[in-house]
Amino acid sequence: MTESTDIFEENKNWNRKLEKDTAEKLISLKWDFSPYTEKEIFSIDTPPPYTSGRPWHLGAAAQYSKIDTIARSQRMLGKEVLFPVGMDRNGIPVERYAEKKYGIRMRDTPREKFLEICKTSLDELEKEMFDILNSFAYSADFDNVYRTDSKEYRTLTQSTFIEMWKKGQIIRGTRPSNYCIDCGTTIADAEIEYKTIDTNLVYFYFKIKDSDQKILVASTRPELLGACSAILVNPEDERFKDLFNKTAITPLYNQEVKIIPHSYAKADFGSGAVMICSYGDYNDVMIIKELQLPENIIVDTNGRMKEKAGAKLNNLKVNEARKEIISMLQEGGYVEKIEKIQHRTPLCERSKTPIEIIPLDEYYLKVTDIKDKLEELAYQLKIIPEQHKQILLNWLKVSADWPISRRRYYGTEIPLWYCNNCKEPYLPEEGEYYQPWKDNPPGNPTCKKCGGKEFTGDERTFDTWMDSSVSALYVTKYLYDKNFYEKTYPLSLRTQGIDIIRTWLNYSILRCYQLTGKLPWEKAWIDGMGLDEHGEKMAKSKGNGIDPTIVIEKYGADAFRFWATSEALPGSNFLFSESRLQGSAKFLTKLWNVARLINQFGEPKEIAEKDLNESDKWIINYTEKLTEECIKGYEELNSFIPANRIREFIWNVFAPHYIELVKARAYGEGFSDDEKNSAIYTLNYVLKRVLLLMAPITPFITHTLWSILYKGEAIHYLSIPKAKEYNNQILLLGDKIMEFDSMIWNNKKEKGVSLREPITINIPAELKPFEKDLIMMHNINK
RNA sequence: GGGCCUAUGGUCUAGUGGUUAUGACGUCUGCCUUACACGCAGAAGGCCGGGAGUUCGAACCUCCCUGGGCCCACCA
Repeated sequence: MTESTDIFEENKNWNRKLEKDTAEKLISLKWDFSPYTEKEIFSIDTPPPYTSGRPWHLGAAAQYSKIDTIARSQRMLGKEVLFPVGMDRNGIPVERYAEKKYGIRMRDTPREKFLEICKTSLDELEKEMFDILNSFAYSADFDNVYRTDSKEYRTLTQSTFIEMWKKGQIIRGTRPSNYCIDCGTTIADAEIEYKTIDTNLVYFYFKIKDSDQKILVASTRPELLGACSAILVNPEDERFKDLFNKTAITPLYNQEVKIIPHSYAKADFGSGAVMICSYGDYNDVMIIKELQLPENIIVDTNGRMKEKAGAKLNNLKVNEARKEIISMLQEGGYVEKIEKIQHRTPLCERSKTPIEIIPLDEYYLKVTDIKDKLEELAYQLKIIPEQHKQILLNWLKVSADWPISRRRYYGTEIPLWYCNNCKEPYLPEEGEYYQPWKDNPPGNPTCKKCGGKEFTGDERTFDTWMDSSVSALYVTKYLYDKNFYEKTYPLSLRTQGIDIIRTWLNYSILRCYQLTGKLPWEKAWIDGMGLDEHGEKMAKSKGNGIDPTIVIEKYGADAFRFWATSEALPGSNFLFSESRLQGSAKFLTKLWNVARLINQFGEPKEIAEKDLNESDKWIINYTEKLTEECIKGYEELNSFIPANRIREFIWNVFAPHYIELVKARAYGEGFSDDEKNSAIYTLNYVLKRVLLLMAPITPFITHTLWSILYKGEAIHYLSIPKAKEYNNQILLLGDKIMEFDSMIWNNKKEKGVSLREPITINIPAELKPFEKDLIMMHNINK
């Protein structure tokens, strides 16, 4: 007994154990890439997943398995595929993970030590990510993993910054930032918590300029009155119709502010009129930006009122100033009433003090001056599916200069020093990795402006999108291998999710264009989101996230991959469904059993196509048509099509009709050796083709079956043959066969007899060529 | 709250102006027919989200509403 019959004897279904037996062999296959190939190059820029503590969602794993199918299918279409894998390791998530895990605070820990702790955490977490990728046989180049926090990667990020600084594309500006007065530092959005606390809503009057009218405004932050730059009222609000666009005078400060109709003001809240101050909350930030109102900052970074808040408020803390101004307003007779309300307030999650929004000096990457060009590039980029292009275009229209500096630790450092004497920035040369917070500028430079010798390093880091937005340049060795870069840039494809169009897609186009003058890729493949059983987004906060590891362990990696691919078109959202995953697993078992059957008949002899029986010619023509459709799907980066076509073919045509039609012949009952061989040859021909077509989607089962039945080289190193021309006439006849089969099955069903029961029936003249097979199949009396 | 996307039998999905509206999962009925009961065969199940319009004719085009999704913003 051969080894193959053993496996097939023991396993009547495709199962997790068989899959695990194959996994090691499959994962050990190497995927080298050479830019100097004769083949067409297909290069893919995939999202480096964030190496964070949260479990990787099933939606992400599904997306990566679809991306892997793209890479595998392009290889099997005969292309040389560059399929790198990276890990995004910069940024706040790991900082917060480390703080929580070790019970430390970033700003109370020596920076060097903190970075080390982060790095250790990342190394641990990264292993889990690789395990998940391997669990579904992600076929990227794992020998050359890139990490966004590596010296080489950060050198690239810094070099591109230096290059853009020299080109004048970096500018300075102020940016409203979350500031915790207690901690004395900016804090990230992620470090804010919201709490509903009691506060006073103060109703007070503004006078209208050149009139006896007044307008009643309600505010929880009256101390910011001196920073008021406008009053908003709802455009539908009849009470204020005659005040639209008039000028009001702020009490106490006597400054002129416009009354602007704007939908942000809600008629049913407070007095219906809201004052906009720099900055009471995020809405103020948004409105001031939108209406381009002047900024007037009256709170300093110690949380005390500035001098321009007025003599009485100067140097008071914010909450003291609030009390003081309320009594001042009351004394002046401006206050109508004070209402106790519950107010959802942003707090610093550590010190629990309300955050202030204070503008800080930051670096920006210029975007506004090349918006038109970016829009043109967006039109040039082929986006799959097309409808998602609109999301990018919409963002380009509203995009503003991009603030790129962050007051964080674990990130790529901003490579700048400042002269201790005159504050002039010192910019180092490209090509090195700099850590200005701990190192002196290289080569003891002198300040160009004042000749100073002493410098202080910038302590800030970049927004992490500054790193990830040049992944296309890193994987094509922009800085490190000119020849490689020339051969591979622009890349063929960017793959990513719909949720990061505004960030990763947008910023990548921007940065790569600024540096190379070109789009980074020909096409972008934008996938939808994985949702839970009820169609809701999986989120940690909802507790509905599903761990892909558990699903793969239960149903198998191939079942998972087949499900991910066949469930929805690329670009559409897809819902997790256990019963549908089960369905995928059943289909794989179906394929397994088709192979078990075919294996029994042994190896066929070669046979010329013209000598095949008619039934065999029919299914071979069908297979060529299937091949054509699948290849078209793969070429369009749409593996949904091959997955579903193959399933339909196997389950609705090949197994029930063709196999049943030729089974007797393959066993040799009442047929000549040539007729028998024709059937066995054809069964193998079709199975081989199906395995090749499915290999990109389900690498485990196809690898296993191929190595049992056809041995030789691993299936994943082979190519899908081009589809031969097929004869439509015989395909139409095939449809008649299937109709005839159903008719007989129905007939026997109605009589309540077994399908093996003999039947007396006329075979239609057009099906004469298949007569002998049909008689055996249905046990038709001659 | 703003912008954009989307809506097909119980669940999911194909289908872009004229089709008996595709297929899968699930359900029901009958069958262990020498590959498979994770199977085979058969059947039921849809006013193509609701409303209005364009058209000789709409699942398909337009508008409104409703549900869901993505991103942005989140109550002075």
